[in-house]
Amino acid sequence: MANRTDSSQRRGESLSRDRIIEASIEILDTGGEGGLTFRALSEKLATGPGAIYWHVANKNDLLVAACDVIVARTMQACMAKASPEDTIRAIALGMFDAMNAHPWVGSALVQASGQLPGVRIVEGLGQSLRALGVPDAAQWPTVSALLNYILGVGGQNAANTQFAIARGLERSSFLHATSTTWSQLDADAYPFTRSMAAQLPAHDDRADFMAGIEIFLSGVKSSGARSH
Amino acid sequence: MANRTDSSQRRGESLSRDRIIEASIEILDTGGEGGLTFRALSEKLATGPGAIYWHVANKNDLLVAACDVIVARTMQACMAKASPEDTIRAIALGMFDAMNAHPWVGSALVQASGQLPGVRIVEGLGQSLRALGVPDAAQWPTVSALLNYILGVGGQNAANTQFAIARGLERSSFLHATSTTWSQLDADAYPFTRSMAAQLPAHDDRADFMAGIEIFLSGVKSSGARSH
DNA sequence: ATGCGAATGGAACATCATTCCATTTAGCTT
DNA sequence: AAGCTAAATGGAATGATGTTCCATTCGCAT
Repeated sequence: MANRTDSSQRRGESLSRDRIIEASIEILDTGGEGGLTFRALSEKLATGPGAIYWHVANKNDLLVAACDVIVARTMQACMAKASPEDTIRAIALGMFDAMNAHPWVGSALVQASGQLPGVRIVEGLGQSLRALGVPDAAQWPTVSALLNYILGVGGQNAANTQFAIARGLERSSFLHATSTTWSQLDADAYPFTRSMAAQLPAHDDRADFMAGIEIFLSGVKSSGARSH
Repeated sequence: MANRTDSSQRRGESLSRDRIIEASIEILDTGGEGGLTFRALSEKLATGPGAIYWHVANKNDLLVAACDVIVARTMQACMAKASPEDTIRAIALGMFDAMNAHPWVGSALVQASGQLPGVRIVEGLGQSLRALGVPDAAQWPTVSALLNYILGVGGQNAANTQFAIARGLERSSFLHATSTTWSQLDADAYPFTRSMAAQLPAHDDRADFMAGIEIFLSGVKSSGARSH
């Protein structure tokens, strides 16, 4: 099931793990998380569901593999910027954009964080933090916090996108509906949320995300990293 | 379907939204996320699946409601500590412990962040940040970042717990297995992850989480919050 | 008493991941 | 070149799920 590198494929246009993953990504991108079914996949590949199971252990395995393709592609484009700080910014921004373009990646990553796709991100962040001069003892907690923040935002965006799709709403109408709900909350119990309602529809997710990264970097620098 | 406050319940031990939610929480706590099915629920309540749908719109509605019970209970215990900073710490720690005790809460919260359970957390964090002196324009991005971090960690923990349960592993064996996998990664491509493998089984999730909160608070203070 | 709507619960439906297995295919052996 | 073997295929069957449907039951107002 692993080494398909040696002998060429059997049939003229036979199945292969890569072809299956590629088709899965297309289905996930167009039909969302719920669109990926073994029936839809087997139809796209002109085969039966059983044949797919020869190359792929189960649906989760397939999701992780598809996710890894996106993550690997993203990380490759983000490594080795001008400074370690810029590399972290590039990784964060790259992952944000990737999870925005492929909303299913967010939830897939959360479910498979200890596995290869998550490790790729950990490695990229960890090397940069090390280069930033974060002390050894603080490296893991810091990487963990950064990763969790990135995955949290990604998961959130994915959930919002899926929620909007499920109700047939555009992103703007979804935000507008949430804003209206918030503005009707009890004034005594929810003063803060109410006051945020107005600016909700106009806010920029990407800018907010990067603001969080900057708070983080600022916190890392002010709590003991020696400059390099 | 909403106001059950007025007339008393019809039958001696009739169904009610609250009884359904209470039973759901028990099932979720003992059987995990996948344990909650309308069949298991109807068996526990000695009724049929159809009766439940009279009180509850669908499974997602049920999950959000169960989640809200936990979040409301947690937030009530965390508000109004000595200082705004301590309140934020209490909320973060309270939510971490709640999501640890009820791993399903993490994923439920991610799926329903704009709804009531998420709003409760936003409100608690927002009021505290306001009291901390965070400028108006920075309040929303900061709350959003904090919430996303908390939800990210929670979702992560939930996924790890479920992953371990699915394979019948204890938490320690799960960490040990991940540690072994990481230590066998390619030395050139993954130097950081490899070097973290050894300390993975012994690390303290809760301490790491709080370290992230401290980085955050440190970042918030060093980027423009005036002391109060 | 009696009628009516709220509430019930069991059966039925559609869909899904997954398993099973008879059949086909390609590469290797002789 | 012929035959054998294991890899690969694909369609049918399985079991479980969320959800809908509807005949029936219950309690309150009349």
